[in-house]
Amino acid sequence: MDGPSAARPHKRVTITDVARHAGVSTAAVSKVMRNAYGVSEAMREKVRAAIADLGYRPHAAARGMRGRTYTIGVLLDNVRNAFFADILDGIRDELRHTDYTVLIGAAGFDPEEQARTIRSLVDRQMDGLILIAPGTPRAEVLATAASTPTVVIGHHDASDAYDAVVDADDLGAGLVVDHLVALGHRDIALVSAPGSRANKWKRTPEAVLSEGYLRAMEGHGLAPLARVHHTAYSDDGGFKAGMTLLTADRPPTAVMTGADVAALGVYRAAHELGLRVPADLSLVGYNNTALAALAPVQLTSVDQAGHTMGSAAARMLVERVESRRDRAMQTTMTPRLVVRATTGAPRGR
Amino acid sequence: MDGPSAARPHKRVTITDVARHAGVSTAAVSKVMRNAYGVSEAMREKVRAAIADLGYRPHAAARGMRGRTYTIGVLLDNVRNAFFADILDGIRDELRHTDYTVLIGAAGFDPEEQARTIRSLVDRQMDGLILIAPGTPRAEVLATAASTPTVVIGHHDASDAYDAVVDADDLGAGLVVDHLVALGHRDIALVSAPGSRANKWKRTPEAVLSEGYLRAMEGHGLAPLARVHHTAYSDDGGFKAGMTLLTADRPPTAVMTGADVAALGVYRAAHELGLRVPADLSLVGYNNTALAALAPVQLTSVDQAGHTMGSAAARMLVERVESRRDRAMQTTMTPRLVVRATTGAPRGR
DNA sequence: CTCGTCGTGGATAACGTTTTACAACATCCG
DNA sequence: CGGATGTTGTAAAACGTTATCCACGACGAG
Repeated sequence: MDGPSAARPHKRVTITDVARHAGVSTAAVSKVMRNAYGVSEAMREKVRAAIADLGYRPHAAARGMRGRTYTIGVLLDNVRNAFFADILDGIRDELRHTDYTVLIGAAGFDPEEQARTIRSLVDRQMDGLILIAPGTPRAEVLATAASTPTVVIGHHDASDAYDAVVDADDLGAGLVVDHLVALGHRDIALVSAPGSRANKWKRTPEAVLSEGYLRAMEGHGLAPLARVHHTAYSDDGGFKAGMTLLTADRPPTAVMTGADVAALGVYRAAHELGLRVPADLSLVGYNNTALAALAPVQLTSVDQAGHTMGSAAARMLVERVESRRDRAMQTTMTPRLVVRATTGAPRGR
Repeated sequence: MDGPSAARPHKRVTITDVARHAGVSTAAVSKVMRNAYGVSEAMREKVRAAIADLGYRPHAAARGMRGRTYTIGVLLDNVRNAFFADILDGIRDELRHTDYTVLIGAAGFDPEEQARTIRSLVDRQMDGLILIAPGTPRAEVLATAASTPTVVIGHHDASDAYDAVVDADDLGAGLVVDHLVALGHRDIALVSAPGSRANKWKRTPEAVLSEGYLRAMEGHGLAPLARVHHTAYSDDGGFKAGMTLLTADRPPTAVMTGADVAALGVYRAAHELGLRVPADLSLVGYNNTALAALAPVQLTSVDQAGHTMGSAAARMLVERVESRRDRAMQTTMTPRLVVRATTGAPRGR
């Protein structure tokens, strides 16, 4: 009898136990675990049996003291963004049948909080990091990447310190503008995210998107009509942007946004102002998340293949962790327009 | 010159470096870090200064070898469920100003995969675990809880091995039925999740919800009209359920679902069958996620206060980790009905 | 025969922390 | 002043792995 919680934590099986049970050294067991060079088939068999007998599972913290932890850390600002969920699925599927485990740090939007989370991941000896559109200063990411293999998703700023996976957001913007112009629109507004606050990322997804939008408008001779409204990518942000744009002197006949959820906010604003979609207003989202396909919405959007981006990132990262590659590389995905029910010819045509 | 990646990984600052820099023992530094007993104010000051000077950050893996890792692991089946995002936010907010970091393992729905993820978290020496509606066999959760403090969210099965946070789903179901009956409905169907496959959880959220629904129907003398349709909580699952129910001989005039996303699937089915909501069909969701409030939907739903559930879980877990409490406890939240635009009087009234 | 060489397995020193035990010293009380 | 009682700091032993040697025997070439 020793107190109420007598349920003894049942001591862990260690490598020493396995070694003793198999009648070999711990070094041998370790070698088998990592399938390192210098073990005979007989030895391998013997050790495997002992491991199975005892149900041995290596202690990750102890591993982290010397070698790998077999853990990949993912930094995310926002769990609510369905696009990120696609990326996560891609990462998970790629890593499913390997020894690696994926752990997610959800940091929120605050750059300081994100930096803290990145440090946490590094302190916990992650073998590699996948940072999804980090808002931390670029310098900090570079410093992290110097000590831990890192893949950055989203930002177009290239570097030889980290690998990168991006979507050709400028092409995406072009697809949308072309589509709308073909329908007869001329007055097309873009709702994008607020610019980075001096954190040294020059080519964020938003920036590249805006760039592509402006270039496309220019290409159609519509440069004077171009206007970009900045707001948070959220339902509420979209709503406010919509209110501002649609109550302006000369409201646009079409609005494209950098995120589906923001497009739904604009939709709500239009609804409230008595405008019908797409009769009075054409609306285009971005990312083609599940939201866009949803029941009464049927939002025209741009598909970014989040799943593919995630698996590409995971593959690239593992290559680096296992040092099968020592040069930085960058993967660019091509976006695709998915036309649904929220775009049509403008009324006054 | 030593190869292309000459950017030396810049050796970590260790506790030894701090001790040397402050002219004290490593033990003293350790005590200050954990603010343990037996350090003078002067010592504390000296060490603090050294830590700041060197920018020391403790190595979590090394910590994990003896004491805590200051990491809380969260098991999640599905990142897409917005309700879980609320819970996560609650956990994060509760832990924000502590030393703990939250790491999320996203496992998917497969029980085996979930079990693997739980093991991964344990192997990585998490100080505590929060399991959100785990699909793994109950026995496995009990075994885990025996060695690591654990909070289970969702399942109503109580135990003295783990703490639990649940919503009174039976009351929630009652609220919905009462609301619909008050509007004049009698033929009310429930769309719930498929039952657990012999994993020994008897009182899953779905089960308790169904129970509450049946009891409420009975209370109104509508037991003969009660019917429960089981399907996956997804847009597609909801769509199929809706199709089945609404094309039946005697279709219900109102449908309540166990998740908002499924309600939207039913909405889509109704739409496709030419039924208008709420004129021809009243529809109620569950969880009051952001989806429910969305633009053109305005779904009546039941609010579960996910944020509060998350912070309660985190608070309870930390109490256990720091062994300020040694008895299991269970927190039950009261749900609240949020009436929006998808419920109204039945037509044939 | 002698040398290397190769293939295999083991001893053992890290890795960076926490924690236990104890030494040194100060303080208090009778 | 002697002993009991605190207080503050340190030395050193874990913790469970990995990786670097080294030893040993077998074998093939000269």
